[in-house]
Amino acid sequence: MLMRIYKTLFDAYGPQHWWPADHPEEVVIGAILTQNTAWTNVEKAIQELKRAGCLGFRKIDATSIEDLMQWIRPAGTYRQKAEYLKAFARWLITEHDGDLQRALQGDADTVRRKLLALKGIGPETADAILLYAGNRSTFVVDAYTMRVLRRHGLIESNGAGYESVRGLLMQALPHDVQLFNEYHALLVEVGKRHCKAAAQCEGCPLEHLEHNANL
DNA sequence: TGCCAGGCCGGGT
DNA sequence: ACCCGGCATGGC
Repeated sequence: MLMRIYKTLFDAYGPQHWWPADHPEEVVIGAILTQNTAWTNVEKAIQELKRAGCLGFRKIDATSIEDLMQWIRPAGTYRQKAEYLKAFARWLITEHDGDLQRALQGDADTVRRKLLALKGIGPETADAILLYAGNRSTFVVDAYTMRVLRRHGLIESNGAGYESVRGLLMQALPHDVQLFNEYHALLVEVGKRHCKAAAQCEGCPLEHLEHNANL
């Protein structure tokens, strides 16, 4: 069923070309900035960082947190996010000599736990970093994933925590970076278009599959 | 005009 | 192990 959903979405929307960033470090920055925030606001913040020449962790480490806060302000919760960016930069430099690719190599679970230990990096952000910055095969679960899977009866309406849903997906699907890349992006796309309110179900590529619009 | 967006933290049950 | 309030901007 999960593979069927994937094929249906891919046939409908095609490749999504995620993550929208020019550089792996920009992926991490975007992943932190987009927490509970519309991507359009993140784009403004990233433009500000670029304009300030601060779109990288060496620069973020070297700049003042006050300046950083002002640049990323459009992304919302800017005091916390500035602190998170600073923490990531410090960790990357002290533990991995500023080399992001090297930081994301090695045993995947070990790297994941190290990311989760950082302030501001929760499960979704950690998986987004692993998958989209590190090309590691992990599934990124987000609010849209939950809604779509609930709506199609693949998870319970409650009691479906992040780790259990991720486990379900990773146990049912082949561990392929490209598959996980597209799948998450496609779920976000169909979620935005069709999974906010029940009325949006009309015209959804998954409409003919079994589902409950009132979830 | 209020509600929400590609969550996470800290403190409380 | 869950549950909840707080964080904060810009768009509809």
